[in-house]
Amino acid sequence: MTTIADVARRAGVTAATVSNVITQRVPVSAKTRDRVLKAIAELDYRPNLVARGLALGKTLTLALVVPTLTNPYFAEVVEEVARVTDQHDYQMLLSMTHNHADEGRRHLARMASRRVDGFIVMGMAADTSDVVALMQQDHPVVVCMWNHDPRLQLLPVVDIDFRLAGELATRHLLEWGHRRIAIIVEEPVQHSRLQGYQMALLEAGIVPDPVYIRPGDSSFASGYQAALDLLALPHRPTAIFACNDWMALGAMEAVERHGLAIPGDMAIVGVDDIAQAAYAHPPLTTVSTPRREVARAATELLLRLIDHSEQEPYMTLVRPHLVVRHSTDVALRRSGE
Amino acid sequence: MTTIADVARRAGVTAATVSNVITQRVPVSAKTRDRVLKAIAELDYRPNLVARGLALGKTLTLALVVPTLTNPYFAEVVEEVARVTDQHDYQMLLSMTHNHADEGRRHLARMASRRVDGFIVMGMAADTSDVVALMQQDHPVVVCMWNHDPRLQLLPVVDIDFRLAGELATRHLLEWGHRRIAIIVEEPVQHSRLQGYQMALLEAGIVPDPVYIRPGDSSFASGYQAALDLLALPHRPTAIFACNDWMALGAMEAVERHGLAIPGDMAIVGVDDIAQAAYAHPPLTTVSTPRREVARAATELLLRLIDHSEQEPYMTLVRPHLVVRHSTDVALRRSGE
DNA sequence: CTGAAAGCGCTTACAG
DNA sequence: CTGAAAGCGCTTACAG
Repeated sequence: MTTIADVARRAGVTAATVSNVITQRVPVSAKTRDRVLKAIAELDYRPNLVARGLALGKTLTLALVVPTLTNPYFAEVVEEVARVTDQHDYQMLLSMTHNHADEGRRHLARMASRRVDGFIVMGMAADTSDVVALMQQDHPVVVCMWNHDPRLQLLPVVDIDFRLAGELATRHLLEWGHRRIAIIVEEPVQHSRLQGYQMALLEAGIVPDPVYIRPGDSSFASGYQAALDLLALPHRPTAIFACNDWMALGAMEAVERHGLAIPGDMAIVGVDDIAQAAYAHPPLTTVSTPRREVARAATELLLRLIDHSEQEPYMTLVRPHLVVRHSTDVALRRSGE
Repeated sequence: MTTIADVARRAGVTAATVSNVITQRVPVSAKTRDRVLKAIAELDYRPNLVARGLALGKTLTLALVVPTLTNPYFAEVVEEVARVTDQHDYQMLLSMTHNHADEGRRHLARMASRRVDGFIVMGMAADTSDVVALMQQDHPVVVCMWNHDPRLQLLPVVDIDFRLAGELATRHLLEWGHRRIAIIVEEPVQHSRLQGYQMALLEAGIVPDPVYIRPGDSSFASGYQAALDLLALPHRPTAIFACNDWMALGAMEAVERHGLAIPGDMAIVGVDDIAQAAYAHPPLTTVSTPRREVARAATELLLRLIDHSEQEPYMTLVRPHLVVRHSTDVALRRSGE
């Protein structure tokens, strides 16, 4: 690898001058600048960013920590973070924790050792206390799509208003006349959606029935299974609110295999509006969560924190909106059942 | 940030000794080792990996370059690379090029400047010549899931035998009696699958008809559209081989909306065996491509290249296998049409 | 076993 | 405008 010293030698100057030409921090005479640029080109010199990082105390690298990429939701978010990161000439160190606290701690520590300039931690990929500790060691951190946690007040968070998402979905079903509305929810990450669901029901004078609250893990398979369980109930619900689209699609599959019609016998709503929702069978009504916007906002905030080292805590909530399609747009077939 | 000098001072030794304790490269007396470890713990010292990287000339970082994460195929591959990377105490710098050659070149250059220890380039995310150039500058590189390209002989490649995938899918349809078999294919990345398709047809004495060869871009939507075009043909095919599952699922949707039965009126085969394939409507017959195995093989090969700096070119082909489900398992309903 | 010195490849005041 | 020197935080021979 050719170094700045090689370039200096060839251009007949000193390394400091080469550095000045490259960084443009200090004026250099046109003549020597040309000589230096020529030498750089001839030697195909590429500055060693590791050395620069050590000298400058910054690495132009962000750490992004997510639970998994298997969930397309995070895949999209990572894409967007990478896009913004790239625009700002930063690079992205990515790691997945699979929601395992130990992994999260280990990854955060290692990335801190690598002296990344800042962290974005998504979807509760690590323990809140570990993230707070990171911030207390003066690392810029932005937390994105987290759960409500009192300790979060200490650090900047960018999130989607998921409680509103739960309300929008549930109110929509209530408007179509449903009273027995089930929910499939992954705790604790989707707790706000559950809260929204409960609030909307209470608003309508309905006391949430625990038997209609089913656990999932956000996968297609878990939605499928939860729906099967709901269908086996003596007094089965007439509508299902699945807290993400994958579970909603899984639930649809289960309902159809059971020989029931959607939405005639069972209305279904999801959350996210993933690409497949529009092509589902029938097209899925869902609450769209503007994930790219959230990712962008989080990244830009982090970049600002790094540059200006502002210290105030933030809370940015992006509003979701309902996308009505055909999985809900028919009134109950047998309203008396 | 506390440095090795702080630790040394506190332990009453020199930085070299602290380093020796940490790296265990040189024996240190138990007594001073304990003092050093105590100081490390008290100061919560974390070695600066940037400085170590500069001193050692290695960064314990791999670069992974993929086209996109939107395709769950790559999402899974990235997960697996990250897993293996992590196991070996490496980290992963990720970038996406969206199959844009300029982006690829730019990202590779930047990552080289960052002195990553090696590169995995996936799915033709960059121009072959740029990757070859990288290797010629002595960067360890492994190429994964590439297209056949004569220049590839220069570098190690790990791939799935996609031509075999095309043959398996097509032969399967031929066995069920289909003669008018269409293909939806993204060129040039899926060219081998097309070759396999053509070979299987010729083997069966059928001359591939260009009108049955339709372009796609690997997305659900493109499969949907291509199937629509095929259905509009005066002499429409009785089977569709979609070169990935997403296009197959899109094609299924189009066929069903058209009012035709699967597989009675139209058999459909995909490639990949993504999670959704088994839950499709009907469950999708597909050629499973062991993507995690490929990702793991590529990462481990790269790690070996970094350690031993072997120079021989490699070619590793992983065999795919057919997964028969219900989207093909009925003979033609109207064999005379 | 431990310390003093030099080096990794940059950048940054400070002189001149 | 340019050079000499010191420093970023480590590691690695080499002495002792």
